[in-house]
Amino acid sequence: MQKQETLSKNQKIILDLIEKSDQPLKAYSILFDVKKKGINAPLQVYRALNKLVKIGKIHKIESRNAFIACKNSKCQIAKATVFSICESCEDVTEIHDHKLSEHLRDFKDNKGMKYNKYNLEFFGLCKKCI
Amino acid sequence: MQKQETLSKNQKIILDLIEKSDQPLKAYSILFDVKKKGINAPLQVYRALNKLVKIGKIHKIESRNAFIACKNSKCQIAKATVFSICESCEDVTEIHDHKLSEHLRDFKDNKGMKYNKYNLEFFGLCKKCI
DNA sequence: CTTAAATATGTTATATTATTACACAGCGTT
DNA sequence: AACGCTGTGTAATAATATAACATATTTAAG
Repeated sequence: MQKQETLSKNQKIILDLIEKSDQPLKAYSILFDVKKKGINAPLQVYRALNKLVKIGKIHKIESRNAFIACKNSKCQIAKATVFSICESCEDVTEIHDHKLSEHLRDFKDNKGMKYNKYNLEFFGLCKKCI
Repeated sequence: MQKQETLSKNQKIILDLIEKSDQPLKAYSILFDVKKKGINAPLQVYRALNKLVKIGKIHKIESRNAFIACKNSKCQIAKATVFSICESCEDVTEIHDHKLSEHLRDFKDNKGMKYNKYNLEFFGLCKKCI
């Protein structure tokens, strides 16, 4: 049985918003949207975002400074993320590819690093934009 | 025969600085350092950085908003980057692993995306910090 | 059940990262 | 000479993120 995180009020509001969008949201756009719910300051948003990232409910798209919900219920910790990003329409999809994940999980360099996390972003053009 | 890019004055100054550091530099730290060379404004730095990224002389470490020189002379275009990042000391190394690159280059999802670029960042602890 | 630790909130101010807009210079092409 | 392209310089501002402080709430331990 996995530990079920109990989310706080702000965390719930913000996760809710991100889960309703199938595309990544930016912190200040989230802030704008949750002002009607009484969240007024950037820091309130960033605090919730950081927590949600930490527990794996959302992921940060580093190259875009944006946040997307993780659809994979098994993904309790944000330690292995792969995204596909269309450079024309900016559509982002999370990729779950078993073979690729295996490869990345098993990767060893020759520097003696101990890895516990990775993030991979593929860029290109989606079907619509080709 | 590869096209040999001719760098402009600002581009040379900034590439020079980044190449002398074996660790990633941030834009405003670069700005601070090149003020003595007559580069006064952020935009001058960002313009040079963008060009250098485009031609593959440097790479951006997306999760750190920092820029590092590419040591691989063959890497003329920044289209396939893999980094190892120590989360304790922030040491960054570019990884060139043939088998991994092959895997990433050949990756196909089932959405019909046409990829032309990827960026992979591994996080963990380096030998010193374990 | 109460105290201490950990987590979350709210607010103000500020730091850091990056771009827009405008004017102009240098160079190669047609 | 006129044009397109790339680069420069400057000022202003936008966008992203954190520091610092005061207080509240939840959790876990004694």
